[in-house]
Amino acid sequence: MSLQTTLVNQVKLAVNKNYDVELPTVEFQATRKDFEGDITVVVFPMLKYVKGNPVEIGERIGTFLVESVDEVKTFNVVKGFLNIVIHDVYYLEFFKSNSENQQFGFSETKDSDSAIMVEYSSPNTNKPLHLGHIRNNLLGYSVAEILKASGKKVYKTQIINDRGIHICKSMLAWQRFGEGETPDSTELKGDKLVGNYYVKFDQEYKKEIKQLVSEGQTEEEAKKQAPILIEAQDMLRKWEAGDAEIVALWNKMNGWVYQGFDTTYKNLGVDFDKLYYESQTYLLGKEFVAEGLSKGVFFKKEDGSVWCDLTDEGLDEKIVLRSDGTAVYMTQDIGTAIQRVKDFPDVGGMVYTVGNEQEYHFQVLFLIIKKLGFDWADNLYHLSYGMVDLPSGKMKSREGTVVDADDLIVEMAKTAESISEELGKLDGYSENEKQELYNIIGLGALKYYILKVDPTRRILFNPEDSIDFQGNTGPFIQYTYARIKSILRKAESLVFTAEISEGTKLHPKEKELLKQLQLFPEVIQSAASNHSPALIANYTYDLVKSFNSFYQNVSILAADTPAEKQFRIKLSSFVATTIKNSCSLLGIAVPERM
RNA sequence: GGGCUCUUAGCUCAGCUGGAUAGAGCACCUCCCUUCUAAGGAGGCGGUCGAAGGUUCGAAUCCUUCAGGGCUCACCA
Repeated sequence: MSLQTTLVNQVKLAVNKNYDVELPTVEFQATRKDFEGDITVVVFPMLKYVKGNPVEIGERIGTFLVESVDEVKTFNVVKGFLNIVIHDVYYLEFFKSNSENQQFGFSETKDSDSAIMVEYSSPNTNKPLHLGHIRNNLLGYSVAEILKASGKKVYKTQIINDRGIHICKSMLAWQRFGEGETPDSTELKGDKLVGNYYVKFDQEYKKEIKQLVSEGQTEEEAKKQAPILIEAQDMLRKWEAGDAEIVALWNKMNGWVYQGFDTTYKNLGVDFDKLYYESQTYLLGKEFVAEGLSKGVFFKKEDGSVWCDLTDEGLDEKIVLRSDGTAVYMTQDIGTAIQRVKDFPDVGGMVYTVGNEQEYHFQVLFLIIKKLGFDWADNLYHLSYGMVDLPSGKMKSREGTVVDADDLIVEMAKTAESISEELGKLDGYSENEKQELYNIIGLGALKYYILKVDPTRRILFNPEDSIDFQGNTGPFIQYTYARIKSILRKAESLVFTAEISEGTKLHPKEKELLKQLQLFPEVIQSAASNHSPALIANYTYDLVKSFNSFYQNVSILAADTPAEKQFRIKLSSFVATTIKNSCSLLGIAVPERM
């Protein structure tokens, strides 16, 4: 039984004995730093059930707790707050039983539970990944890791939008202007090369529109009539008809893009267990529309289109099948969700990492799936996140203000290099070692900068701030880890014989560290249920700050007694393990030295 | 216009189910490198938590209204 549970029971018992009242709940909070104590019982809410003066009630409960719970050392009451001081032995016991556990904080996967599928990234294949995708990838990956750590089986997936007019545009432009260029011949990443032709298409398209307008057409007409667009649409029809030549070109160019994406994913440190391609799923879902129609979930309009009436749920009507019988986006998503559960029968829930512009879509999708009667419909979650803004404003591909993912990763490493050089931190390392460290640091800075912010908020991506290494940043956390490792290396040569004794008295800074470490498993659970890497990030930063304060105020290697020294070293090691585990949930690597 | 969402220090952000005097970092100021990595530590300055009402012992947190920003309401994906 956890200490908290014990305390809840004992507080209830105390109230029952003193006032003959059954308390439904007991409210706890961590004691604020300015007061003496570790955990605080808030007496005020009890006043509904217990008549009396809060201070007196607190006193009585406190007296009872000291007698009945071994871990409770003393207490004090301030206004309606009963501050309880926990005995050092409690923290020492916690330390003893967990400090050697390299997986501290991580729950074992419970096979009995259903698995969760986490979808993220899901790019289009017509252009390279950019900063917005980075936020998506980092969030999705991190949430997947957090869910795993909380004891869930997780499948990471994405659905690649490899089909449609956008890729035909790139294909057409390449056919016309490419002169047989390949990633090899141009030494460009495949996704970059294809992206260039997408831009080329747009340029030509605009030229043609201009031409048509000068010939007297309205702009609206011109946009529809431009020959290059007509040709792209024709290409899409041929693709759908299975035209061998077009399909071969499509395969070739998508292949280039995937190679490029793979490189970016690898550099970013994310991965997937299963890939879905829209070209294989875009026809799914129609059968369920038919089924829903017969069940009365959907209805058919005169023109033959099929709709779902969601007005009872406060939404409007939503189309699920066109009048010509073809699928819309919603149809595919219904089909794909169901297909996934078929492919992975243990999946009992899904997380969709998709930008907040699609909130309405997912709200509708989840409702429809529920109406269709799937029991996992209640466990669908749209991990929605805000846009990434630049100091100059919104990222706009048309205006060329998009921050390219690959460029950014390189840029971050370069900045890590120049700052490190300036500080002379890595003198004496080989060039290879240095480069590896710069990558780790640059990426750590980028990941932490993005993940520490609540997903629902828009992020202002200021390149200069993101590269800051001081304070609440990734490199600061990495640096602290490396420093602890350095201490441990120095300690390795020393031989200790003393045991940690029950009588060990904790320095206040040690106690603070242990209190925070103790919270880690809870923080993971909380982050998992909130789908919030930001929770992990902020916890880690707090822990690191506590360690630094400890490090500055308590001499680790030069302790008074061998027992103290051993304890402090082991405590430092425990902190390092926790930082490492915590960072792994954010996908941030921690260097052994820096 | 309807729906969703955001607004906390000069800047970037925390603030868990309502709780004690609102918390960090950056910037600015003062100290601390003969002591385990100063990418650090100790302290100072800085706030009518967008505004106004309401709910109650108690509100940044819950409710209502308003203001401002964003997203969304396609037989597009």
